[in-house]
Amino acid sequence: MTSTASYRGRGRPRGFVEDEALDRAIHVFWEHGYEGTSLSDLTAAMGINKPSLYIAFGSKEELFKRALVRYKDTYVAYAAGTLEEPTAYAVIESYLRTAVDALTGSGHPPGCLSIQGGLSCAPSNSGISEFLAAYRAVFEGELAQRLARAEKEGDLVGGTDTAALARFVVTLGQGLAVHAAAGAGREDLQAAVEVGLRAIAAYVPSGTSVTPAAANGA
Amino acid sequence: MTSTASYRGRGRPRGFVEDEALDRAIHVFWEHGYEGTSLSDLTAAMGINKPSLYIAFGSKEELFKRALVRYKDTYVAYAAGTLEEPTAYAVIESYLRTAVDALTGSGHPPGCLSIQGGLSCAPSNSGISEFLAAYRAVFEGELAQRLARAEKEGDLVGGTDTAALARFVVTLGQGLAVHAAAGAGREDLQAAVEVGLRAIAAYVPSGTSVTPAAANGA
DNA sequence: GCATTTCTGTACCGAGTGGTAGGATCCGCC
DNA sequence: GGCGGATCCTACCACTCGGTACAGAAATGC
Repeated sequence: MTSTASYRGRGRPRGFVEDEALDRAIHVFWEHGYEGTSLSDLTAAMGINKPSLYIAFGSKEELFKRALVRYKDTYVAYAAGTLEEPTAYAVIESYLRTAVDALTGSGHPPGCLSIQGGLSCAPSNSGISEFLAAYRAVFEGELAQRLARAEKEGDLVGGTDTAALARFVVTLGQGLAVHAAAGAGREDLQAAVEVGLRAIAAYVPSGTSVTPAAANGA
Repeated sequence: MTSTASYRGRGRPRGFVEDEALDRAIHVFWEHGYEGTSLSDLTAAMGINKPSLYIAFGSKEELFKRALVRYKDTYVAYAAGTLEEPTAYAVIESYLRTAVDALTGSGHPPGCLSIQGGLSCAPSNSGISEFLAAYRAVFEGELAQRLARAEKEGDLVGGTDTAALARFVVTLGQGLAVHAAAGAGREDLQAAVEVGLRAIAAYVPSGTSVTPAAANGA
């Protein structure tokens, strides 16, 4: 229905692949933010012209929202995966470590679109910052739920404020994103994560396995 | 020299107080970011018109930079003060707690100007985001120095990676700012800080006093 | 072939951007 | 009072913004 596939209709076919153009848009928004990106920047990067953009995506704002959705499904897919880890500690550790890799990975701008996109905007664009804030809140909620389950399952000490723990983790993650956007390297961020994980260890019942060394694997 | 005081010169006197106008500018930039703020927004908030603004501050960009300097000297003066605390733990605890208060205080927009101002900008405004990043790096450096001193003085366990510790603290602080900008309340942020302080405790030699109260019991 | 349908390209729209010119206005000094 | 000097206000500048009208181009269906 959303015609992401190559629909062979009756008229002249599109000269571009929608998801491909969307990926280009993601990169521009990611690097320069919503307000720092003009339609000219977008059309130049996407390789299409304004009427085509408008027909395909509706408006700059709708394009941004669709870009964010795709961003989530591609660049941030790892986050959902981390929730599947067996224990609370493993979830948090996995999330923070993969976040660092994602924030500083090559092939895309550093940092996180959901923050760089528009932490604060002009009044006329306030919908953007609200949309982004709501988006960020979703993962925090999912993580809080996951940690609440973990507390019931006994791999967090009883009585742990799981909401606070989740908030701490995403807060640290967002701080990492800010740092990454400013050019901090992977090692720098990993070092901060190691410190943060020390805090988590305090909420893990003694006896539960906490990955022993810092960054190395099993 | 900078004529911040009311200089009685030979010509017509100014119809506004410079620092007062600067404070208004700070608030607008703080809430909407550099690119989300137009000259019209500024003149309306500052109560002066464009030529006066231009004569007094040079340009939008110079106004922003002067606003950031004043912001640092007023709204973020607490940060420098926290470095005077006697121990590393006290420094970090004081910084994070006062940061939460500052980020969610009344009488000004939530969050932090140095982040909301322009985490990422259009290419033509890249100087702004770089300027902000450099500004943020200053405090991280000061904190790292302070913690290095603390390690020598023995109130951090020997061999502590003080740079990583400093980076963790400011990373958490920046995450708090992102959350605050999105509307998180004081209690929410404090809860995250409590978790973070657990990590710090791991770097404090046993016997050193760690403020007991806060969130945990003993 | 030809009508139909859809997309592409150019050229344009009103509104708003950051920034400025020039004159009116108000002041201290003489 | 008159002069020189600094500020304030109106109106405007070239430019870019997001968004669109319209005609030409390329495909399908008959």
